[in-house]
Amino acid sequence: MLGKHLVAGDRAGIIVETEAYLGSHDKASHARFGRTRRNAVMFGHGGVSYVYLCYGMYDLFNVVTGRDGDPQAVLIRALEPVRGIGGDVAVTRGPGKLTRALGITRSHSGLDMTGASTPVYIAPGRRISRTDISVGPRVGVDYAGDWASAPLRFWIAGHPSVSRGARSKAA
DNA sequence: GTTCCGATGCTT
DNA sequence: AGCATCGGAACG
Repeated sequence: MLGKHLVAGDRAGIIVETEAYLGSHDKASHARFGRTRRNAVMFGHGGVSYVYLCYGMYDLFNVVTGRDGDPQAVLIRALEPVRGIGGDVAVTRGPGKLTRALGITRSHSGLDMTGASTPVYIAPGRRISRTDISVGPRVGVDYAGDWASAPLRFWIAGHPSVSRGARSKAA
């Protein structure tokens, strides 16, 4: 998903940092306790948004990626500003900040990301070469035991919009 | 540069 | 009680 556009109405950014959450066996995933009211959309088909409230203050945006019944998702952690949010890279650096910048909230959970008919969706973008992608451990999942150090965070190497937490844990 | 802390509310 | 965060304060 790196390099693609995340579009919300007249605002858009290019995805420059992501994290993968692999399924019920992933001890860092919201799906680790099975299906609940909050994570229900993770158990549906891929290409659908999953937005939830984090730490009581921030709406975090994910795209479900698994098949029906396999709760995989990708968290979007940072964007490069493209349209409607000014040129300040700090505004979309971090998963809680980028949703604020684009006006994405929990009301945008469960939407189809694969077309352009929903208020929020993913659109094609720039092609990112494999050699331009860095990999490291996910941020903020120290509770997850062995899974805390799994190399499941991906970002465009050296990009100025990559989040702060990510930079300090580069692999 | 680093670490620590409070805000704030939903989930288990 | 814990949490897929953030900005600011304190410190080195």
